[in-house]
Amino acid sequence: MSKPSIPQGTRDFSPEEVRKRQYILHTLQDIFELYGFQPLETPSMENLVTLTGKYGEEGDRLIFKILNNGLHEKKEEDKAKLNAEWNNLLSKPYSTPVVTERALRYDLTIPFARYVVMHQNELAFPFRRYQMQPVWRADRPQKGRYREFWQCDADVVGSTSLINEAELLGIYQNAFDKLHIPVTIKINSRKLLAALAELCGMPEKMMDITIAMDKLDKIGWIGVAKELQERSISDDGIWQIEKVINVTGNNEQKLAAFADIMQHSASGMEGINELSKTLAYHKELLPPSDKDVKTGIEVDISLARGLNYYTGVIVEVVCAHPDVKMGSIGGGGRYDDLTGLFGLKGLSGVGVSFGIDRIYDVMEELKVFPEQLATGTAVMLVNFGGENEIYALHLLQKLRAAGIAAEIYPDAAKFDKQMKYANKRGIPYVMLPGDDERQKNMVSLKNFSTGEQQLLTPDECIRIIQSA
RNA sequence: GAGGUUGUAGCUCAGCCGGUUAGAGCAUCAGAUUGUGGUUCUGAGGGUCGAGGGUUCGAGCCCCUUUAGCCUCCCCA
Repeated sequence: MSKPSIPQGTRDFSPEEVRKRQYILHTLQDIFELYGFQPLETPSMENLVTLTGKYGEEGDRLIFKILNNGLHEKKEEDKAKLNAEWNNLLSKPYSTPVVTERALRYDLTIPFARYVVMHQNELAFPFRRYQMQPVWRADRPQKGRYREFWQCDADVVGSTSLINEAELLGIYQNAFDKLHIPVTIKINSRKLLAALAELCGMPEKMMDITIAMDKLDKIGWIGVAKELQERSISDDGIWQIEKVINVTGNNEQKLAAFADIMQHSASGMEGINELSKTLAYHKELLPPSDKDVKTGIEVDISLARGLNYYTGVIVEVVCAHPDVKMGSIGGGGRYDDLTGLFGLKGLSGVGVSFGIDRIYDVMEELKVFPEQLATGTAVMLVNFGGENEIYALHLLQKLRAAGIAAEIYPDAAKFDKQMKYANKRGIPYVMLPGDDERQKNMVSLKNFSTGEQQLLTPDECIRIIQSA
């Protein structure tokens, strides 16, 4: 069986799908630009050492590695080394520059950090950039998860002001508002999670605690408690965590309750302070009429986020529509020392990411794409061959000069075949430049949705199509 | 990495208890109809039943192996 196929977890995008995806991308781009962010692109592949160790142990496993070229051309003495390394590769998870030294981009944040470090002397800090490019993960695909997918990131690096956090919240609200997706933006702080681990008397267990807590809405408290036990958290610690999770109320009430519980933890109080300051700034950014409406921003202590470079405020966006079962469609947070990984210390950054593949799926499910996205060819010219063909080409040029998307059926095929083609393409107008029309220097214009047909001058046709 | 599930025409899927030449709808192509599409009618092409092995007089169907997709867990967007 030699049917063609594409690699697991990748997709083709039909013309309609591309249009819809571009609609999302353009919407986001407009908003990023409106907030003063600048575009950036980085290569699809990075040096493997740039990526390894940045995403945790699981992340390293999911990096797509690129086999070195010319392995078969190695000199004899290098081949012995290659064979030895190859055996290592087969026996354990292991990478060696002899076999692979490049890898596909896993996310946009690390390449961004790499870029900032490499160009630190040219950049004006705080540097605000957005980036929309595909990333690759060797994950096992499933619903809403692909091996190649796009991320759209906006980050600010070189400023610790919480105004940045507040603005990024604004970007999220602005974007999902424009895309007509109801969302809840969950917000938390790694510092609260650290404080919680302190409270349990196990500060080193912060990752275990957060990973377990993150599953709260999936498996419920009973499940989380069980997982905490499995991760050897003490009963007292679990009780502390339960206390925090049971806190309810609006954001102010929650933060006040956390402050009460964590009053002896410096990092806890710091986290609470940051969250309330962020929310206060954000409130000032809202248009006046919106200041007292529900913002859709929800403090959620169970929010963890996997990436282990986050240090401060973290956010995650989920679709708030009850019928949509989809994981997060965006996330982000502050990372205090991201560029430190590449030797540039003391540069703090904060950013958000949009998962546009999931956003697409959600919009499809909610049917919120605009109707008129498919603005392809507006008019097709039927090809009657001979002199009529030349006449049609002149008309075609005239249409395009007037800014009308037009095409001619390239072959003088049977009339019925040409009409069927136009119909299948959903082209709204068809022009019939035949003998009669040519001799009068006019053309028949047929509206394909009404079936109406008129004999008109080319200029009249242009006016009609333009005003449609 | 673990588990579940499905592979039959280009697509979506039937296919009985194992029985002779494997079907349907859609799509494609041709004709009715060489200046009028969508609708209709007629006809045609299209299959290594995912692959390999086994059981059987006989396998799309049963057994084993293998492979690919989908779904779940882990983790993540």
